[in-house]
Amino acid sequence: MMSATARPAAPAGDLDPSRRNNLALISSLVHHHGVLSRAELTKRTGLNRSTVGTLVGQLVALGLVYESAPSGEGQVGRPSPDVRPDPSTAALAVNPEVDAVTIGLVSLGGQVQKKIRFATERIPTAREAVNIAAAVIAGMRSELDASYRITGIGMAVPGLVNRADGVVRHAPHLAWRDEPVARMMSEATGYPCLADNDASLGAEAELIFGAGAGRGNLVYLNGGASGIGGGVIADGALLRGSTGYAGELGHTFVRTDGKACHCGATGCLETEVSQAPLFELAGLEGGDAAQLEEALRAKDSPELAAEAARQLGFLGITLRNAVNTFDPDTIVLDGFLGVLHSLSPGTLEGLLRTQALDGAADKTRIHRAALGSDLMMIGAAELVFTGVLADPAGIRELPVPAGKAR
Amino acid sequence: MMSATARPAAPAGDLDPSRRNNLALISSLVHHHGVLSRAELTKRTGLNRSTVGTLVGQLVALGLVYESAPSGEGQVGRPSPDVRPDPSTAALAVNPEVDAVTIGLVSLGGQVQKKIRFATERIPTAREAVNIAAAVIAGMRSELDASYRITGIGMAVPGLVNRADGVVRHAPHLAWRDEPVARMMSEATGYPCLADNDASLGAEAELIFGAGAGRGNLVYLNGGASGIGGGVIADGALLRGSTGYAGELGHTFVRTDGKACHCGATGCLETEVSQAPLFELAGLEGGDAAQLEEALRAKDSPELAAEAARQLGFLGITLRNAVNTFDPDTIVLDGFLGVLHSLSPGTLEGLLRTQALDGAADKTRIHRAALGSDLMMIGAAELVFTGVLADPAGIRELPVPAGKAR
DNA sequence: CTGAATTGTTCTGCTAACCAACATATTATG
DNA sequence: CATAATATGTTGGTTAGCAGAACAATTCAG
Repeated sequence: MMSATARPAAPAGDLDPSRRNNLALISSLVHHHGVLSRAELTKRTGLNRSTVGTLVGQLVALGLVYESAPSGEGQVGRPSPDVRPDPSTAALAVNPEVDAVTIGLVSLGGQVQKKIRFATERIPTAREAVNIAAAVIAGMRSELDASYRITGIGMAVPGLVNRADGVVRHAPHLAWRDEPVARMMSEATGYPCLADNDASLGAEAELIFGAGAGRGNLVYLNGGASGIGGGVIADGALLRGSTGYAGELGHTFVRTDGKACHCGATGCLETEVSQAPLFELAGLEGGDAAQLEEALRAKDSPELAAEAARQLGFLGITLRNAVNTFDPDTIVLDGFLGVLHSLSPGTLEGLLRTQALDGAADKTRIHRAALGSDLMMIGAAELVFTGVLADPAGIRELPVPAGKAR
Repeated sequence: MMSATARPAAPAGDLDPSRRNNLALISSLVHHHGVLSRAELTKRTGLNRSTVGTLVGQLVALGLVYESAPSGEGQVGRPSPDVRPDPSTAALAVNPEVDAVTIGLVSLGGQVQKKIRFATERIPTAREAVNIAAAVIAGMRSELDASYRITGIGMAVPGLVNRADGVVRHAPHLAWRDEPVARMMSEATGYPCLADNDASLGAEAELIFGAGAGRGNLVYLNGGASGIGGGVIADGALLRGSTGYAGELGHTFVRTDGKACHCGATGCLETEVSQAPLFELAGLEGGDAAQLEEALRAKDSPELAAEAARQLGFLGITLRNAVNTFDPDTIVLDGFLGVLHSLSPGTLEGLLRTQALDGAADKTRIHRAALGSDLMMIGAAELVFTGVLADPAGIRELPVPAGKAR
């Protein structure tokens, strides 16, 4: 009998940390920029031409990028081939909301290939949301198997989510509590699944592909039917916190003796600033931010202006706090918060200039979200891509598409 | 004539990125833990025994660590030598305040070897502070040259500091504006100098050597004569922001229609919560936090209790915001904020439990600062050590002590 | 005193990056 | 249109640094 001497465990799985780093570096650059010539890659990475050559070759073999004919003209010298993210490598995105579950297919590079919004009669339970998503994904299955390599599913949930284990601690507007959605989703579909807070993912998406492209310090605030969500990118990385619940700016204190919030406190931003009174004053029964904006621009009532000003004041307090705590270069407002800002340009900037600390506010720019309705899909997919890009060689263990689409 | 073909530029200066990383990893571990056996180092780094051997050898040669006889007994097998930070490698720390300039000498490993508090008649200007520090350092010079290798000077300044260039943007209580203190200090002493916000450095010090040891998400709040400073460690790294001004929790909004703050806003924590009324009610003319605590414990007046409760309420609002935004595992209160908390244990925890979002507050622990009066010295020195530990081999260019002290 | 356990030490091999020389493709120039 | 200049891909050789194996050292258990 042979005694079981400890064997190397992993057959061949992983490579040198140095290689992994450099592969991650290059694939991330390509993913974030969309197109990058090999020459640009050598400049940005600081690596040797020959090294970049082998690395790109390896990434091509892994199906993460592909090289195409040089486009850059007007340059002296031998043209450098363009390196692009391979769109056949993709992730699925799931975003449950109070009135719908949206499922998307997002390619490496951030292209939303497909988006299906499944409207629900009533607020979906976690089980219902998972079942809906699983059914839609099952419907897409043959197409997915044929043309894509799916690296996983990302879920963007409006609530407190523990990114580490994918458990929704509490999603007040969905009335979910301690739901292990990632595991449920994974079991229902067979794909690995990760979950995180929707606004946090929105912040990441805007940072990489949207209004904050190229920046490193971004505060994202989204106002929707289910309150105000926040996500923060600090020094280039998403703020997570010890349990992954960081960034909940919707519950910033903005008013003494304010109304009670469902969170247990009083005077939260979310209770003072909401879209319901705006819709009412605009004479709308419901709808999205675009419809609200149109109605508000058309209507010219003093009550409406007063309400908007009131809300902007409270929003200003939150932004002032955020600027003092994070010193961001970019603030991105989405949903009806973006509408409020657009209708009264300069107001928030003015508040910040007078109220926030000296140095911090000067450089901060306030933008509206740039990615629109694709935002959540891109953010959720990014959750998956982040893992893939961190160790590109690890992708080998994933199922491969029968015939790649390009 | 020889054409000047591009030469390797740096003679030999830097090593492989991989080596640099591993050296940084090991030296940081030793610096943070104080003592670590080589065997433990191999476990923690995951590197091979032989590799750790060479790396430690290199660090010994660089004068950053030294090995001593094994202490760990009761273990089977060959004993592993202890690796400790070499205390002859040190940094100088400077902390200007409204009524004094404190200069310290801190060894690698965080030991404060010397601390000199130079009381000033009036608030020092930047020039005066630099001159005082330079004079004290000049006095120590022969000792420094004989026994230490000084890796630089770290300055902890109560105000907005741009860490990148060492310029104090605005220190309201010192009445400094746009003072390039790091450059001034460097020119006055010949040592390289870095500067940062005092509370940010306090947060780092508490994270590494104090109440937050081993944690990754920490909020530090210090209440002193010159207001309330804040520093935040998020996911293991100090929160800096785009210009380095992040973490100013002293200007969190806590009260509608509150008093006007010097920062331009109203209702800031710093205006509502201050030590002056506490000192007054305690019947003290001045003094430090310890004296205040003693007086408050002795005195049992309802006015004092009411004022303390009022201030704790506002502090609670700030902490609630901080918990919702950062989801920290540890909150550290220093100065009179620590006193307030100690006098009424459980109050802040109670406020958090009811007011902050579900998941976040449960795990958050509130502590008083553990490092006392050494905190600023350690934090400021850490500013220098961080750079040294990030590239241990770069230390070779620094002056070497004539005869090392151990 | 012997054996087991653990760790330091030495030597060898492999991986991956860099470098230099050469090949290639484009623009600029006359 | 030919040639020079420029920039970049490609190839082969060199080197740094880590892992692994074999061996030596040191301690504990009995």
